[in-house]
Amino acid sequence: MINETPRVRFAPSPTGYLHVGGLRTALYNYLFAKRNGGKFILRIEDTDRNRYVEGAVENLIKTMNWVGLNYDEGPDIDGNYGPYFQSERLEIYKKYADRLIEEGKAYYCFCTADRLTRLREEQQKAKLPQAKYDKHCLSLSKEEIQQKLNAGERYVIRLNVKPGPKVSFNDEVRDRVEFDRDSIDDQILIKSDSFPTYHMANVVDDHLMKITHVIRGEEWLSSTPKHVLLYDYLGWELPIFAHLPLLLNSDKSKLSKRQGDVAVEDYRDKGYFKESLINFVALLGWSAGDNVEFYNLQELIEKFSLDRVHKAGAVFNVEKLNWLNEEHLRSKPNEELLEGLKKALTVSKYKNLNLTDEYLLLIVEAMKERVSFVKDYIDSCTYFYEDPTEYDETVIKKRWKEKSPEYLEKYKERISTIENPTKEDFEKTLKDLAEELEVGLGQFMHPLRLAVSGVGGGPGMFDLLYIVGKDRIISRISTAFEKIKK
RNA sequence: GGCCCGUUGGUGUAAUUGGUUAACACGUCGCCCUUUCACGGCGAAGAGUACGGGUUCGAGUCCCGUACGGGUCACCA
Repeated sequence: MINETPRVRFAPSPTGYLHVGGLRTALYNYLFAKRNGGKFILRIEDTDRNRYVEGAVENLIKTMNWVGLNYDEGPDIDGNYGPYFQSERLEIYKKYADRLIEEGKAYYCFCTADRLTRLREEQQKAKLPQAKYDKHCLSLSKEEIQQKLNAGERYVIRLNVKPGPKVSFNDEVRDRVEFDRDSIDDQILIKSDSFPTYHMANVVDDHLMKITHVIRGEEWLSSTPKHVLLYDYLGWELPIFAHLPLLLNSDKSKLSKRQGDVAVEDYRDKGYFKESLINFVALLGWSAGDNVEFYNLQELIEKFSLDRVHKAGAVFNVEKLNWLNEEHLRSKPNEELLEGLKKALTVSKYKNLNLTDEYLLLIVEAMKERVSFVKDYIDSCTYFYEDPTEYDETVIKKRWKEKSPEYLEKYKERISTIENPTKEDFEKTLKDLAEELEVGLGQFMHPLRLAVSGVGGGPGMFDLLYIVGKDRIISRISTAFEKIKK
C-alpha cells in the first residue's frame, strides 16, 4: 500500500445542494490527491431511496464544476472502478453480504420495526447504558431461516459483532482511537429494500475502488469501528483514516441551515467568488503555519498536508470570508471584473442601458478598492447609471454651504465651454476657479460631489467627473439647485 | 445517559515538539495618507492558553482529574 498512488474520494449523498462543510471535505480530499499525485474520485452515496431528490446529482456536479474541484473519476467521468452511483452497485454489496453470512460474520434478521422499537424502549426503561440489538435472530436455525425466506418475509442483514479485544485504528488527525467491542451494535448492512446502509456500501466501495485514504467529517468517527470490523471480517486492508473537525455555527453547534446559509450555491448567488470560498474554507481547520492567508487553489495544493489539520471544530465566520472576497476581487484583472459586471447588469434595472466596455472599465477601475462584490459595482455607485434622485441628508448638512450654488454655477459655466474635457481639464478648471475666487478647494469639491453623485463618498473626484461626463454634470448641477434645500 | 472527540484573545489559526514578554490574520477602536469614501501604513484594546492538581530547573506543549462544548448511539448519510 505504501507505494500505491493515493486514491481519495468525496462521497456525498445527493440531498439537493452542496453543503459548505461538504465543500471543505471535498477540498481537503482534492488537495491531498493533487499534492500527492493521486486520484480524486466523486462517488454518489444514494442508498436511501426515501431521500431521493430530483436533480440533486446534477446540481451537485454543477456546483463541483463551478468551484473547480475537478475529479478524476465520477458519475460523468468514467474510470476503471465504476459505477460511481451506489444505487447501481447493489449486486456487489449483496455478494459480500452473502459471503459474510456464510462465514457467520453476518446474519439474517427478520425482526419487525415494531419489535425493534419495543426492544429499545425496554432497554431504555431498564436504564441500560446503551440500546443495542439483542441478537434475537442470530439463534434462528438454518431451517427456520430458509422457511422465512421462502415465505417471502422481509429481512435485513446484520453484522455479527463477536466478543473480542478493543477495536482501534489510527487517525491522521486524531492519532489512535479505541472503542470497546461491546459498545458496537450489530449494525444493519443490507436494508429490507435490499439497498445497503452507508456502513456496508462505503467499506465495500472504498476497498473495490482502491481508496487509500478516507478523509471525511468527524461525524463519522464514532461509526468507524463498525467499518474497521467489516474490513477485518472481509479480510481487507484498512485505509488510512482522517476525520476532519466540523464546521460550526457562531454558537459552536454543528453548522446548520437554521443559523444561516449552508449551501455553496447560496454563497455563489450572493456574489462570492469560488476563489474566496475555497480559500476561506481551506483555512477552517488547516493552516500551513506560515502566516499566509491569501491562497489560490494551486498554492493550496503546494502547501497542503493532512498532518497540519486541526482537531477542534471551526466557527464559520462570514466577516473573514468577506475580507477574502475583497482581496480576491482586487487581485483579479479588470477584464475579468468587467465580464462579471456586464453579467450582473443584465439582471439589474440597468439592463437596457447598452453601456460600452470602455465606460464600464472606467467604473471597474475607479471602484476597485471600494467594493466587496462585483454587484457592488452597481449597487454602491448607481450614479454611474442614472441621475441621483436623493441627496444624502447628513452630507447636505455638513457640506452644502450658502455659497455652494454660486460656486457650482460658475464651475458649470466654465466646463460647458470645454470640448471633450479630459480628467485633467475637470481638475484644472476646478483648481483655477478656486484660486481666482480665493476659496478652498473643498468649497467646490464637496458640494460638487454631492450634486453629481448624491452621496458623500466614492471614487476620486476627477474620476467621478470624468466618468459621469460633461453633459450629465451640467444637468445634475442644475437639478441639485432645485432639489437641495437647506 | 453510554461511547468517542475536542478546549490558545470575539472569530480563524501560530508557537522551532518542554525553553525569554504567547505570534499572525479577520473584526473593533485610534492616528497618518487622501480636502470624499475606500485602499494602504502605523498603533491600541483584547487570551496568560477552560479549571484544578501533578511531573520538571522550566508546561500552551507531558500525565491525571473536573468542567464545558461537540459528535454519535436509525432498515439517514
